[in-house]
Amino acid sequence: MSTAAEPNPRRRPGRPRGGQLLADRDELLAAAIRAIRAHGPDVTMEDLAVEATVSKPILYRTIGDRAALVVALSEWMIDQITTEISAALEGHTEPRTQFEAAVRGYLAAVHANRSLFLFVNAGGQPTDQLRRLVERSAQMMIALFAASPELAGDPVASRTWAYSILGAFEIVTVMWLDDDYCELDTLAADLTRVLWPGIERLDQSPA
Amino acid sequence: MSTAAEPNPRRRPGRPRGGQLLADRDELLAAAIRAIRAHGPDVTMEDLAVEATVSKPILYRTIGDRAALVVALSEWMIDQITTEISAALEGHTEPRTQFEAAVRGYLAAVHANRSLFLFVNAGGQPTDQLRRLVERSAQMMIALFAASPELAGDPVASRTWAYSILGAFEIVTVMWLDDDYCELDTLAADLTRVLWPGIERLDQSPA
DNA sequence: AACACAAATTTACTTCCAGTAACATACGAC
DNA sequence: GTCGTATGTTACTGGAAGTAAATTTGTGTT
Repeated sequence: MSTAAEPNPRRRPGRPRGGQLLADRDELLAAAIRAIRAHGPDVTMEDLAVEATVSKPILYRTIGDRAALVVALSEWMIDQITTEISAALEGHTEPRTQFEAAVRGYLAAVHANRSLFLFVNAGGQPTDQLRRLVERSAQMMIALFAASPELAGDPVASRTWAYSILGAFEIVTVMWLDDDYCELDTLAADLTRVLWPGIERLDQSPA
Repeated sequence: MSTAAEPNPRRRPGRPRGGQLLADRDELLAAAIRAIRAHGPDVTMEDLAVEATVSKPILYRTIGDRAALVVALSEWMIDQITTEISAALEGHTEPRTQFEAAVRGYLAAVHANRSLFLFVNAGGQPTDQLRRLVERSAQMMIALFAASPELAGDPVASRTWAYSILGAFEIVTVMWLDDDYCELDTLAADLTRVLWPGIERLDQSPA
């Protein structure tokens, strides 16, 4: 199943010969992604280390603790989602249609990274860093779909908008991934029906 | 701080004298609520047992594991929220105003039960039972604010609506509780601006 | 009254996992 | 060579969830 190196030649301790690290940060993250795909969202740190054919302290020194890993993989997920959304937007110009296409892109990205999404959303309380991530993706969305003169000057309202939209997406997605209760397109259409009317007004009404 | 019984007379093992259980389910839940208020959302099961002046196996036998406790306390929270919403609705008749008042009620209830809310929302993956709870509160909301002929016949769309609204509420609330970034009334107004336009249409548009 | 079984409780354990301390090996500078 | 530093691994600590076994009391039976 895994594309990793040969089994495990049982490395001895000590610095490896040839001045070469045996796994840099990117390799560890890639291994983490593989391991999460294989073991599911409640993978242990040990599993991750094994998949990277590396010992736990290396993992901790290079990436940090579980929370840090979640942050790193969140970034990765956001990139995936962004890519997928960009692709989905191709050929759509009417705003509402664009929005719905973007939702489909989001859902596609998440569905293709099921376990990863659940891993990333497993933690309960948000750290400061995580909050920044949430803001990042939310700001992207809002900027993308409504260059709103209304919200531009109101950071507090912007946050609430961002959180609302992300929250709706997140919970819907968690539930959907849990039992696939409908088609992706149906879900996108319904989600759009809930959120678009509110977003649409951002361009218009002054209050 | 705690209203519990005297310190801890160090019970010996064995069935208590007088044919009386020393804590029934309701007492344990009440103690759990007290303990969560005191210790915060990441309270341990041990803490809960101590607060109830009872040992862990009793707790497990009477209430079940952590997930079961979350379910039980979710029910309790939903009751609190329902009560608060009912109170908040007094004197409002116009639908949008009603909705906003309800949001204020929700926020008030949650704010008054900060740790409890975070405890209940800490778990990542939803169990079957939890999903039923989510449906329960969502259906309440939808039924309350839009007796929609449109959604009545479409259970799939109803679920997505419910999840969206709950998700928006949940994440906004988590973030808000984390740093109180604005006034309750402001938050309620903004949340309403996001969600109301979509909900409003439930009464009207056929698609 | 004595005995046996059921009910209610605690102590003390097992298991699992995150995170870390201590130790081992190799490279580079002098 | 030798000393410090970079890079590893083994093996441990600590804490929390959940459970098995032991302990005491109530209740029914003969």
